[in-house]
Amino acid sequence: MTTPSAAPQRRSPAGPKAEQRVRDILRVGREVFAERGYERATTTEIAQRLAISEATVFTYFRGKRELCMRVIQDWYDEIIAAIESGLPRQASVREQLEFIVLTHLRLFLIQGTGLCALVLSEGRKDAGHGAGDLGEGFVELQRRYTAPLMELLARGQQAGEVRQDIPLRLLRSLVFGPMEHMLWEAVITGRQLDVEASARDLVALLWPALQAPDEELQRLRRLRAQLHDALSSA
Amino acid sequence: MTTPSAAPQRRSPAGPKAEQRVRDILRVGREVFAERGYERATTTEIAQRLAISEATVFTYFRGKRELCMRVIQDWYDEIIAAIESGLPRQASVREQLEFIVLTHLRLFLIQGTGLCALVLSEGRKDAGHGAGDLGEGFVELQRRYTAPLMELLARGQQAGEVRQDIPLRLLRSLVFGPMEHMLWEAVITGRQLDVEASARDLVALLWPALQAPDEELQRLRRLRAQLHDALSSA
Amino acid sequence: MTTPSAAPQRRSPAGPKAEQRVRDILRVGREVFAERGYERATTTEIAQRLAISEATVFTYFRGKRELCMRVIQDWYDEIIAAIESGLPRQASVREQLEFIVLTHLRLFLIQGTGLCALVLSEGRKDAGHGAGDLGEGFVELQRRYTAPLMELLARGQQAGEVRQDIPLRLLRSLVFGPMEHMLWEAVITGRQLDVEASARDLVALLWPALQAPDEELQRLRRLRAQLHDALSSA
Amino acid sequence: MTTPSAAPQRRSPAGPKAEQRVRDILRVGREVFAERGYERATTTEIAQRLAISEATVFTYFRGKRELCMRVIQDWYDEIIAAIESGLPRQASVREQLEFIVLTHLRLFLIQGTGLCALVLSEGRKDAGHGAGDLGEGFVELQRRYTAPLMELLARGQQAGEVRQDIPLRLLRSLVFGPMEHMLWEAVITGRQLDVEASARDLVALLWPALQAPDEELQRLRRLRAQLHDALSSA
DNA sequence: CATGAATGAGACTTCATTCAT
DNA sequence: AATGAATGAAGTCTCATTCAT
Repeated sequence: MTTPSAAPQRRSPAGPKAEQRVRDILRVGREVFAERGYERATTTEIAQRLAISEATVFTYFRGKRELCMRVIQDWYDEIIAAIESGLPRQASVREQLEFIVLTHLRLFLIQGTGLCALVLSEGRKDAGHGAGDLGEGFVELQRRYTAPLMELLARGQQAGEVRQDIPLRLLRSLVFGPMEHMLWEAVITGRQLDVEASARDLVALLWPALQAPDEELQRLRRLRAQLHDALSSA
Repeated sequence: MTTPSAAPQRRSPAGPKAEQRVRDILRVGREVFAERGYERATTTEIAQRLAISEATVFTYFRGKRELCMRVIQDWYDEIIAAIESGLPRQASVREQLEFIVLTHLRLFLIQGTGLCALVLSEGRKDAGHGAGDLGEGFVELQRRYTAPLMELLARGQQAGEVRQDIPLRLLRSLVFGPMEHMLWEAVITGRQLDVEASARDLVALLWPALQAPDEELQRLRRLRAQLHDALSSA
Repeated sequence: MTTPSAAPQRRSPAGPKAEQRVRDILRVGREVFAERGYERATTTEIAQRLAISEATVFTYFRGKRELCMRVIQDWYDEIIAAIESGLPRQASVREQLEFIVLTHLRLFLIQGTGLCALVLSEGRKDAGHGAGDLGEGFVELQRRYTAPLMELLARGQQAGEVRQDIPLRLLRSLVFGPMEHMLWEAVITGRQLDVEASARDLVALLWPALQAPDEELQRLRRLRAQLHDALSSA
Repeated sequence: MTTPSAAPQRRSPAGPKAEQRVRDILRVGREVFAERGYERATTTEIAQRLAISEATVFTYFRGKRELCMRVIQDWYDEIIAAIESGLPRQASVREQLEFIVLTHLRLFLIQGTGLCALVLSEGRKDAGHGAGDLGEGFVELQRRYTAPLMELLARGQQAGEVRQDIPLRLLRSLVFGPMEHMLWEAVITGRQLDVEASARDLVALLWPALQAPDEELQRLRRLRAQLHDALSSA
């Protein structure tokens, strides 16, 4: 979808054919960056896969870094669009949450694990080890990227379905964190992931944690714990 | 006829001064790899920071890759040791969980976020984009690294304190996932993280999810009733 | 999931100017490898002699080894072509032999002694001490290289002009061996070699050995030897 | 055997233990140089095989080059000694020739192919590609090395058993050339070589070539006729 | 516009050699 | 006498990037 029109690329030629070129390069660039990561991806390989000259890549993009930025932006845009357009806003909060989780897992797995890694590895200002300046407009992208979930959680809180005593930020980590961890695991171990089952399981697991703690339940659990301790020390 | 003969291998010195050198290089290597990631880290920089010749680095380590491996191993060893030695095995499952989470957050933040990224980015077989062969003995390290948590969760399951209807693997993602996500967030945004508060909050948030849902309440109520009866008849 | 994807390979350009470059590099590469041998030849020197950047060399050849391989191949091709095209197939076996010897000596001496050494030193599978893998397609080159002589000898055998009681392999050594030895000697001592005279002499020397041993001659020689012995002991 | 006492090595310590050290290093140095060639041989490997420090090698030899020189010298000395001491000076020229050829083949094959290559590749002044200055006293070594054969051929010429119309130098090439060619072939192809059979065959093949051609037959017949006459009138 | 061609800068790595102990 | 330790110098190779055509 439309990126919020960043600074106009001086290099980019205009015209319909040019736009197709840009799209091609972005498409293949995404592949290569996803497969190899920022450092190991080469402009050479991108050009070769398109059967164009290396120099042509530089006709449309100021450099490797810029291309990578655009690749990541495009990818973000797609995810954001997929979620924003598909979100069943009429359904229950839980169902919407499941949609979000499922969509993420799906998009990540289709071609995204590499890009996910790319973003995680390269996409930050200068802390950690990354492409450095690569992440200039990143905070904003991150914000928009997590916006649907944040809004959903906020709505849930207002409806009393989501606990209000925990900062949203932490709740977000609670949702995205395990998701990414599962993805990494899938990538590392090479095991296939049943996306739908995983999404269902994960939400089932998270749901109780997102809800207001039932006071009676808490008290009872404390009681049980005390008994346990008492027994073991008797 | 000429003997075939294997390739000769340069071995690292073994004296007492040598050990110090190895430690120094590992220390600085850790810094540099953490700051820059595998690809951007250079042996030149490591040597410069130690004010030694680049060749000296290669006297003690066979190559960049091996050095990086050792750096990661050392780091894993530290975390594993810190957790294994400090874990309050007498305390409740929940307290032990809190210890594990807290220790992880702390060690990661002290100097570890970069290393965490390093491991995540480079430490996998060949899937995703990584240093490839770098992660040969990595599966084992990962296993030992997550072992304390896994054992704790298993004990919790046996004691009835942790739900048994979810595979341990998923529970592990539920714990490590948000932790890592929080760390990434801290790194990306550059915001400081109150480690102890975060650990407490996170565990508070996770705890309900780790416990049996639904019928738990029923069982607890039965338990309370039985206690009531027992007490009144005692 | 991320595609496995093969390693990308830089390909050498293919334009008309590129071909000239390739020829230039091969020409100078031949010089340098011939002068210095494989190990002592440096890509730096090759580049410098051409007044081009070292990187340019690697634009056209994957590496030092490949360049060297190509140099040797080209040289072989030249020799093979020179012999195949110039061989006076109508002339007598002896004249053809002289042509082969002469052509070899000439080509070797023009610029070839170094290359001869290069091939002898580096061009073998892994036996002896050599560049090892350098000689992959070498056996074939060797075969083609010695083919004209082999065929000539075979024809000579059929025509009854060359003795048939000795394996061709040994006859080949008998021809090439002294030739190479003479060349080495010329190189080592630095003495000039009168190529044509040497070729003539050598063939004159070899020719009797290549022919069927005349029985009477043999018997007479034995007689003379016996006389000699008898005289000296009398 | 005793080298004609070259310039005294400043570095070499004296004493019986030192002499043993020198012998050890020369022994292992010979192995390594033979296996790897000059460039690929490393002082590291030589030291490692002896389980001594690399620095120790430099205590006894001024450098890699000098060590290599000494290795080659020693080897020459051995061959020269073997031939000079074993040569059956009473036997016929042909038998002596066979002894020389056989001894060469044998010594070369035992451990010498590598060294042979070393000498051929590295042992020349500066022509060809070699260790350059490595061959300072080489011409002399070469002379002594080929001396037995040269003398034998000269004696043969005087006795009328070896043709006199060809310079000795060329005859030498005729003997050593095929020998070395056969050895190379054996090394390259890895095929085993039946040393004794090869020596016999080769000499059988060479012998006619070493003898006078053409009119020889005439002379021999005259000789036979004269003998006939002499006998009948005696 | 596309590209063929070239390259500067820099990476990792090897090894003979030195020197204080 | 022996060596542990260190290193200068050099080599091969990679890649993003530029520029004339």
